[in-house]
Amino acid sequence: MFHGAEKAVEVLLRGQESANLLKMVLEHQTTSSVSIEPLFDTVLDSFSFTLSLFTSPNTQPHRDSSQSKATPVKARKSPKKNSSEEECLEQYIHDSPTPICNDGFTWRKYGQKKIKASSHQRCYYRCAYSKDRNCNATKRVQQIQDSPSSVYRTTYLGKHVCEVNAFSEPDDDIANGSNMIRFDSVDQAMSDPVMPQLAPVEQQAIAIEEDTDHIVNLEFDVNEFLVDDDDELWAYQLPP
DNA sequence: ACTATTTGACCCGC
DNA sequence: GCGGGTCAAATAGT
Repeated sequence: MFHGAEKAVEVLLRGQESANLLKMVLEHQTTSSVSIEPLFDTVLDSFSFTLSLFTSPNTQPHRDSSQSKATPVKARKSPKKNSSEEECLEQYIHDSPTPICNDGFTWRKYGQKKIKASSHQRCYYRCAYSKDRNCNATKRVQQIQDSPSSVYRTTYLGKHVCEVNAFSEPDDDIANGSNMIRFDSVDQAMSDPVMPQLAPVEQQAIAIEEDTDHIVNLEFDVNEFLVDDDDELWAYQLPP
């Protein structure tokens, strides 16, 4: 493979994931409070970046700076949490008929637990770079529904501080010894080995939780971990 | 041999 | 004491 192909694949996978999420958001517009523009941007960025590899290496990814970025929608938290906790703890919930395999981050499983209120186990992942880059982002994946169609709930906790380097040059990763974890090795235990394709719309059921009373509307809070705050643009953006 | 995953133990808040 | 989250030794995979 040519130089950068692996990165391009990752970006394309991310774009594909965004397209899937965009479809879901569009399908459930009535229950989603998330702007779709950032999702479009994400998809377009993936194309732009990949094309740039074949054309000019200086081509910048699509990004209309005049556009306002979507304000991240934070998931509801327990009212018992104080404000300082609310500021530092970010939580995003996403339901999908298949576990999210390519959310652009590298995860390492560190636990699995049987949840009392559910017949399915909950899997715990933390950022693979948690030690190297002091990234405290974690996610939990749990099947919350299996009939009539399966629904997996992915809850993202914490903020990635490793994003800028997530798609860094392979040499960089070698240099800091953090490239030992393959991207696709983490989620295989939870999902099909093949890339998730666009799921049938009828399978994309909106899960109304029986065991979580604080989640009223399903909010596709995908923008935050796809297009983060202003200082955390796409991970493939070159560092200054 | 090395790394990722598994899984029971442990910790902690309620 | 219970339930959920994390740790870490054992195990599996390469």
